[in-house]
Amino acid sequence: MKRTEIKYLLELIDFGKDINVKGWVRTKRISKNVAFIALNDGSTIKNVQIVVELNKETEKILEHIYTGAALSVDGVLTESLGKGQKVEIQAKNIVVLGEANPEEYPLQPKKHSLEFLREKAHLRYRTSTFSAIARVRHAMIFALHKYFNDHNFYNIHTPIITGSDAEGAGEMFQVTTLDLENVPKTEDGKVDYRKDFFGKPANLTVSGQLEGELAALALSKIYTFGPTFRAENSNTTRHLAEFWMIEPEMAFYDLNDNMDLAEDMLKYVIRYALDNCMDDLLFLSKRQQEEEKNKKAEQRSMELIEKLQFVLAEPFVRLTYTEAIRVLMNSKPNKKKRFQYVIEAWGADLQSEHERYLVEKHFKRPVILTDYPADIKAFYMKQNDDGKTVKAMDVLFPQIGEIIGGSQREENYDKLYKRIKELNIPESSMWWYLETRKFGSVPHSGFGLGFERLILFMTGMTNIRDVIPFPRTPLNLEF
RNA sequence: GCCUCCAUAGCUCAGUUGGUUAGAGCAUCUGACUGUUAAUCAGAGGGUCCUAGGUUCAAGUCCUGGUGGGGGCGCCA
Repeated sequence: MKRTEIKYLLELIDFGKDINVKGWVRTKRISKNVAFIALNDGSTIKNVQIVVELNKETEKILEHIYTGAALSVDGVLTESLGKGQKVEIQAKNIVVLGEANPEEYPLQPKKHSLEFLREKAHLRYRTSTFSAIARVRHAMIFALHKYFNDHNFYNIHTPIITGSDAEGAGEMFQVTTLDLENVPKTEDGKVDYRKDFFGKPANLTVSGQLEGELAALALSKIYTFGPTFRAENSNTTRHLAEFWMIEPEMAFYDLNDNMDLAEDMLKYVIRYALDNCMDDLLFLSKRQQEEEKNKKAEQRSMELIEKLQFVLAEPFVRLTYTEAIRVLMNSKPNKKKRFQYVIEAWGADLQSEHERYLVEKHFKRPVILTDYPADIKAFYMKQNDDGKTVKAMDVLFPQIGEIIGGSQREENYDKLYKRIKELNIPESSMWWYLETRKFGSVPHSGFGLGFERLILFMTGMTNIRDVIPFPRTPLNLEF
């Protein structure tokens, strides 16, 4: 018999029909005459209830069925006699596909801590929380591709291994086939990279932006969606050494067009989740409220669905760095020196406490900050006429902080060249990038969206290690 | 990289000022129960108190190192 996935099975109404269902046992309950098995196959957060009449034969099979076991069940679709579900399966034949010894299987029908599950990352998708996150994550991947496809963007695969060591976004992981026990040296004692695989040093990419710009200056609108690697020793709940980034890049877009796109894209994918993932979002909402029930009222998060709808309802606040500094300098925590870093003058880099104040306390909605001082931003950002600021934009979300960083790019060859020289970036690694400003250069813009940070926001999770299947962080490479 | 907190049964945790045989709920096992919803009820088994030293008549409890983990900050997405 062909298997029916639980997601579809629960919608069926043709009672009396023979059906096959396969999945993993969540709980087993045995009474005097009948046993109930809650079976989940991951197609939905919901379980299907398998009803087993007790007799000598079924009692023998039930001895092998515990939480975590994999079953194939043939039975009859029936209207449920019990409360809590509309349909259930009256089992005719149960095959145990894979047992799960209860003395060894670590997951129990109870709440586990996220820390414990992180150490059982190979099994954690069998929990409701992690399967819900996985489904929401998938929906967000799909929605992002759909959004860009529907808006005439082309997806570009930018390289994962790069010869450029100056992408300007952070520390890089080196890629080499040299024998580290016996590194070939040049006459003056340095590593002889001519003997390495590429004949020169190679790294894992920290951003596909520079290559994305090349494509945008031919295809008009492109986006990348790929893995990104940062070798920074960051130990926080919002950083990974390997994460996924979406980087659209658009010719003929100025900073305002860029902001419009970022806001529209974020609202589209949030709406997509509300339209397509409600079961999972409701579960995640309950989970979050359960988690926070011991917190004081003012420290609790807004309910998840309400929070997502709230972001859709209002336009994001847009203000310049200069205006933000004014707001912060006039703010209570700054005047009373409650900030760890008190803002004293224009030019200060904003810390996460300042970003959170603007988003969570002052404006109480997402904020796009623009026109930052050139000194605290990357070399490729378009310089403003004031000679001090650049056309940068950061989208700040409550709890997450910076979810998007982007800018209008400097399209003027001389200005870009001067900036590269000022920052001592080797011209030899940038010649191809500079050539785009030499031939048919046009104003263009783009941004990077940290995908896992978006998933944090969508799921109400608080640690980025819980929204990616296999988190890579300093000193952590078990799975 | 900096600061801070934690480690007790398979899991979540309690364990008073250092003091006899280290406890609870869930899980497991046995039994009861008219169809249960993380079922319920009764009972049983289950411990290298992370690890190595130290202080003390006495250490789960105090001190030092190590290991593992959480949180905050910086860097950023």
